[in-house]
This record gives sequence, structure tokens and C-alpha cells, in this order.
Amino acid sequence: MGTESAGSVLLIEDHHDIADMVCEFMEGCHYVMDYAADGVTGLHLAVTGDYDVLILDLMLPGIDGLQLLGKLRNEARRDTPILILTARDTLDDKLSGLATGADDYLVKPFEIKELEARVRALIRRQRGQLAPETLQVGDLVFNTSTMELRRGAAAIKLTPIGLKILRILMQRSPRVVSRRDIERQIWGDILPDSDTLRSHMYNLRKGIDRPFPVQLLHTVQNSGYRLVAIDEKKQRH
Amino acid sequence: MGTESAGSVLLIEDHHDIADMVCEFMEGCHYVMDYAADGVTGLHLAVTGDYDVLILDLMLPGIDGLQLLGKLRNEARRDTPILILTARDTLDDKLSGLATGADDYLVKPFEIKELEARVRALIRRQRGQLAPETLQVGDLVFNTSTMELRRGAAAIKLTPIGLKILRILMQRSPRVVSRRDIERQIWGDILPDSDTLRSHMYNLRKGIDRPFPVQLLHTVQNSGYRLVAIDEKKQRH
DNA sequence: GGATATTTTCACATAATAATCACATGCTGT
DNA sequence: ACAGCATGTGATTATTATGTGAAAATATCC
Repeated sequence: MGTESAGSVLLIEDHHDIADMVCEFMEGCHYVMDYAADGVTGLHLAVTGDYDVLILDLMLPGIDGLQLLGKLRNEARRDTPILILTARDTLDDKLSGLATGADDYLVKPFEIKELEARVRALIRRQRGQLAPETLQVGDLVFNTSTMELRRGAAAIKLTPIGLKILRILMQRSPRVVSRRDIERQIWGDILPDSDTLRSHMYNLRKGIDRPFPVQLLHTVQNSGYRLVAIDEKKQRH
Repeated sequence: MGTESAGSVLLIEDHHDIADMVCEFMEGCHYVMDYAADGVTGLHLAVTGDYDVLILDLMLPGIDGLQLLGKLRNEARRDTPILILTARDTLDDKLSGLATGADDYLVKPFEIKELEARVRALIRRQRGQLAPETLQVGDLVFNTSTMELRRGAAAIKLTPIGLKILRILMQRSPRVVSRRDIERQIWGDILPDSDTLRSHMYNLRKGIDRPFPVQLLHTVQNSGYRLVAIDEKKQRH
């Protein structure tokens, strides 16, 4: 069952030999390939279909590749990521291709592996798979891009510093994070006079743990704190 | 008015001559540039700062560029678009760079204009500027080509800056947009002396929220603002 | 050039958050 | 059991962030 698709790709290219080679290789990498040999067909497919990425040759029978690109972006208003793959290698070609709305530009002759790597990068970004915007520990979910925090169904409100501390703990979970580490990340080198962190940890715990039956935030004497879902019933030194 | 920023870019590069050249050119194109000459500084800036794009050299004093990239993606979990700019030109270098999480890879020596075009493409995609002409959040609809704005049946009139801010917030909805981010997109790096944004946010809120029962514009202390329709039901504290 | 619209600046109000403190509780090794 | 330190608890105070509204400065339009 390992045959999940790596993504669907439309290749618009009039050289059959190159097209075949690309399709074959990409299919070997689990992409679902579609193929158009001329601009009109290509544009039509690009508008109607739902591809993760387009690979576009610039010199096509029918419509010129740049025109196609322009139409797709400005008229059809599709924002499918586009990689231009062409023999045109002058600076101006690259500039106008990227300016018209392409996301990447690769010059022939090219390494097929590089093509695949660039396509993968485009898909990865499109899907937002780079850095998941949510951190999760147990049933605690922190969406760092909306700053929403919830445990199970309940929304939780924390203060800015509380959130910062929580983020650090979630990032390092299930490891122990030392007080000093937290302090340094929050305040840098000039720490407050008093042991403020204690209060913050108290309030953090009040927010994320007190209303719930299972504790996530654990104190490790003399070491620091750790955020973890599992119980330590097994721990019995 | 006039000096809108094209985006903020962090350049991590240990060759001062290249760095100077790049910064100078990019600033000429209205980018706000920041610069780190070694890996540690670069990583720190990348994690704490809030850039539209990173340009990363692979051979750095301190941390290796690939390590930096990995840490940024996997530990700090930042998804800032990254363009690798390096003299390493083997296929394997490119593959591992892209695989580790880079979005683009440009080999030295390079054309500065191509670098700029690629950076621009990354920012364009990140900001979703190919977005549909009508933006919608809840019952708030903004037609960006006619500049018409309405909430439900009611037409709303805003000032130019108000509209710009609103557009930024709508494009990124439901995400939090930091004040700094908004300020940079409106004023570039020469900000007004006073905290003008506050007034604008006040007026924006007056325009789009005050006459209506459901709030769309939410303040997130110490982070920024976000525009969302759905609201937090029950909160605990 | 004067009317109009927009932006910036300011002063003050309010809300939210952080620092500090005093005391309570709990753990650790002898 | 005890001393000594580490951490929890919660209230109080200080500080900071943001909201509010108007007035001054600036740009824009005819």
C-alpha cells in the first residue's frame, strides 16, 4: 500500500522524447503525470484540471509558453505552481518567465533528478508541508500561525509569555527543558530580578492542565519541565 | 507616499563583497535587507525575525548552511521560503539542498537580476498575490479589481491605507499578521515616527466591525491582528 | 489656491500582562 | 525527623500594550 501519489503534474512539452523520459521518471517517483503536446491542449487541461504543478516548455506549437502562462494567471486566475523547463537560457528569458508568474525556471539540458527535486519543493510548499503550523502534545493543539490554542474541544487563552513558554515546551516535547533554557529564550541575557518564571509556570499549568483530568506539564526537580501526555507509571527507578 | 516595501529579506552570507553587492541591489528594488555573516547569527535572526525570504549561502563559518536549514525547518519549525545561493554546483548538492527544505537553488556565479526575480517569485507565492480578485472573510467581501467593499448588503468606505491593511489581513486570514509585517508592507522600512498603525487599526475596525454584531478583526496581544469570522465560543482562564 | 480627503501625531483611557513578594508545600539526603 | 533548598500558590503592584478620539499636518483634487 505504499503507492500514495507524490502529486499530480501536468507536463506541457512538444518534444515527445523529452516528454516520455520525464513522464517515465516522474511516474517512477509516484507522481501522477498528465501530458499535453501543444499549447492549446495544455492551457485547457491546466484550466480545467486540478494539478499540483505544471511543467511548461516555452516553445510550443499553437500558443507560446509565456502567453499561456499569462492567460492562466491573469485570465483564468489559476495559481497552480509552474516550473518553466526550456532551452531558452538567456537572462531575459528567465526574467520574463519568472515575472509573468512562473515559480521556477530550469534550463535544458537538465538533470531529471533536479527537475524532480524542484517539483517536489513546489508541491511541498503548496501543501504547506514544510513546517506544520500546528504543534501537538497529547490532546493539546497549538496553531502557531493563528495563535489558537485548544485542548480537545476547549479553546484556551494564555498570555503572550505563557504562549512562548508553551511553544518551547511543545517543540522540545517530550524532552525536559531546563529553567535556564526557558529563561534565556524568553528574556535573553538580562533576566528579571525575581524568579518570575515560577509564576509563569504556575499560570501556564493553571491554563492547560488544571481544568483537565490528565496532566501534561510535569516538573522534574532540579532539571526543569517537560510536556508529555503519557503517565509515568512505569517509572520506578 | 511611495516607498512601499517589496519584502524583507535576510541574507546569510560570509563574503562581504557579495553580501554588499546583493544588499545594495536589492535595496534598490525596495526590499528591506538584513544581513548575517555567520551561521549562528543567521539562524538566530531567522528564528526571531520575521522575514519574507531567506537567502542562504551553504559554506558558512559556525554552522554549515544545510544544518542551519534543517534546524530552522525541523526544530524551530519556521517555513520562511529559502533560496540557497552557493558555489556548490554538483547535482547532489542541489538535491540535498532542496530535499532539506530549500525552495530554490541558485549557483554562483549568478546574475543579480535573476536572484531578484527568484526572490520576487517566492514572495509572490508566499503572499498569495495571484489570489482571486475577490477576497472574502465571513460576510465581508472585497473586490480587489473594482475596490468595492461590502459587508453583507452594506457598502463600506475606507481610506486607501485602510484598504491596504484590510487586503493584507484578508489575504492571510485566518492567520495572525504581525504589526511589523503590516507596517513594512505599508511603509517599507521608513516608518512614521508615531505608532500610526494603531490609529489605522482603530479606524479600520470602526469601518468593518463597529456597525455589525459579529467581530471580524481580532487583536492578538503581542503578536498582531487577525481577521476571522468564526469566534472562540467558550474560553477558560 | 481653496476645499476636501487622508494621514500623522498626540494625549488620555482602559485593558491586559508581567514582576514581585510572602507564604505554603514538597522533596532530598543525612 | 530534620534542615535546607526547590517549587507551588495566589494576591498585589507595576508596567506595557492597545483602544479612543480629536486636532494638526499633509496630500490630493478641482
